[in-house]
Amino acid sequence: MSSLVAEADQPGNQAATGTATAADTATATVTICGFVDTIRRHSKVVFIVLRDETGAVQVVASPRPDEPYADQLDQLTVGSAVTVQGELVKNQIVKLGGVEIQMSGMVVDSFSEAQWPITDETSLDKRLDWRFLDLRKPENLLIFRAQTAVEEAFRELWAAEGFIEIHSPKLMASASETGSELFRLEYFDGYAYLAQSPQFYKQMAMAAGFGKVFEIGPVFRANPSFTSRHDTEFTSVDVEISWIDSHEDVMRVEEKMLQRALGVVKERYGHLVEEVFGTSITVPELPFPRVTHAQARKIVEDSGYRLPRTDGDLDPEAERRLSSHIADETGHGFVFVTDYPATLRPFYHMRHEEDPELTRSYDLLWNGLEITTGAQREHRYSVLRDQALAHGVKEDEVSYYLDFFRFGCPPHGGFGLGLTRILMILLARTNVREVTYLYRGPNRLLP
RNA sequence: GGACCUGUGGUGCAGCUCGGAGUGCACGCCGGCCUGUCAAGCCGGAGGUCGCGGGUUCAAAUCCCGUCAGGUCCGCCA
Repeated sequence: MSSLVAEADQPGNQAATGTATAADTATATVTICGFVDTIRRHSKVVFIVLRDETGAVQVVASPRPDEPYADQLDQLTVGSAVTVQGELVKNQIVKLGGVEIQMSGMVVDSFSEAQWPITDETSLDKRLDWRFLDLRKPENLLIFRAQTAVEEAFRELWAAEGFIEIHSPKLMASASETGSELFRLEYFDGYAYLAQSPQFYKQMAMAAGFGKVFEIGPVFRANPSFTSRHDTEFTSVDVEISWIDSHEDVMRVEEKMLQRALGVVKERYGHLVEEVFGTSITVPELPFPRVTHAQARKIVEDSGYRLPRTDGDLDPEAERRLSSHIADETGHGFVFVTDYPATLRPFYHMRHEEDPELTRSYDLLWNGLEITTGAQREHRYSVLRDQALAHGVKEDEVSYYLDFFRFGCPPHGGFGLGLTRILMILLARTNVREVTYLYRGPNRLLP
């Protein structure tokens, strides 16, 4: 059985090639499976467009009641899952790939209800209620093809550079960072918490001598954040590497990963992304621009924007202005903002030797959106312990973590990257919900 | 958590200021016509507790109060 389908609206697809070539010289009997995309009924001929994940093809049928498939055809509805047999013939009149299948038999594997609850015009929230129907649209498939390519590119690079993949637990006894955004759940006679980050466990891998690790996995944030770029569960791309000199080494790994991933997506789907989402993918040059947090503040203030926050950090508007400025100056969509004040960072970020008020840390902005936080970590036990206590962290809750640094630990650092935020910018979508397979937010646990 | 916005047939909207019979548009659905469409076309039809509750009024989708649901931005963050 073949799922070969001609492809007119997805020019990057290769499935059509073999089919059309075979039809050049002779017709071929084929069996294809797919969803009914459209039905156009005329008095003497019926056109059906079938679609599967490889593309779409037109099927021609006769509405005559003596056809073996007459009853099935009569009841056929858009969305139904069908298996069709017929002759594949080349026909230049057909706009969909120049080929069609002249139906000789059909089995409706599963009928669809005729009236769908969503259309192309339906609001995102309602489409998310019927995510499995929404995902049948080719443009949504493209999102997940792009996601697959991004992860594949990352993994290729990691494999080539000797990274170890880890799968850290998502059930934890206590907070890894602030504790304020943790989901608590019953755990036998007590409570457990869902991991908001693999932070401590990937650092443990450094103490374990793994050298370089990565993890692509879920993280949970109990923030009631009602924005287009937040969710309560999302996929985080985490990296941690040993024997670094500074956070600069971490940034070099990350920019290389992103350059590679964007290159792969552009090569594989660039034309399709441009056609479907109207955005062209720019493969960024190395190195990415870097500005310190203090420089970033000055740039934003010089643009005439008064920072609204009292703690001195950049608010979203400031981040957009900074990105815009960097893009104007350098043509680059990415910018590393480095050397954040210690007051804005978690206790485990290493501070500068010469200026302990500043950390060896960075955020990465892409088109004005924060997609990463990274840093060199404090690996010296007594310094780390002092910084934890100064931050008001309860020692008994992090003692297991502090233990990692009591028996020798290399200088190390890493970052966490929001996978859906990358896809959102990459594909010029306005909402992480669109690029998340099944979005989870304060108001959504279904489907 | 704060500010603002939106709830009207299956879907997307208009109607709301200035109250007057559930009025209208597009898509979808059902039926009919039509040898080739490809955003098919033409004709007909069904489908509604105007989110919910209360108030004002002779009369409320429309004005007022409350409530519920959702969205956008901010805060928080990736």
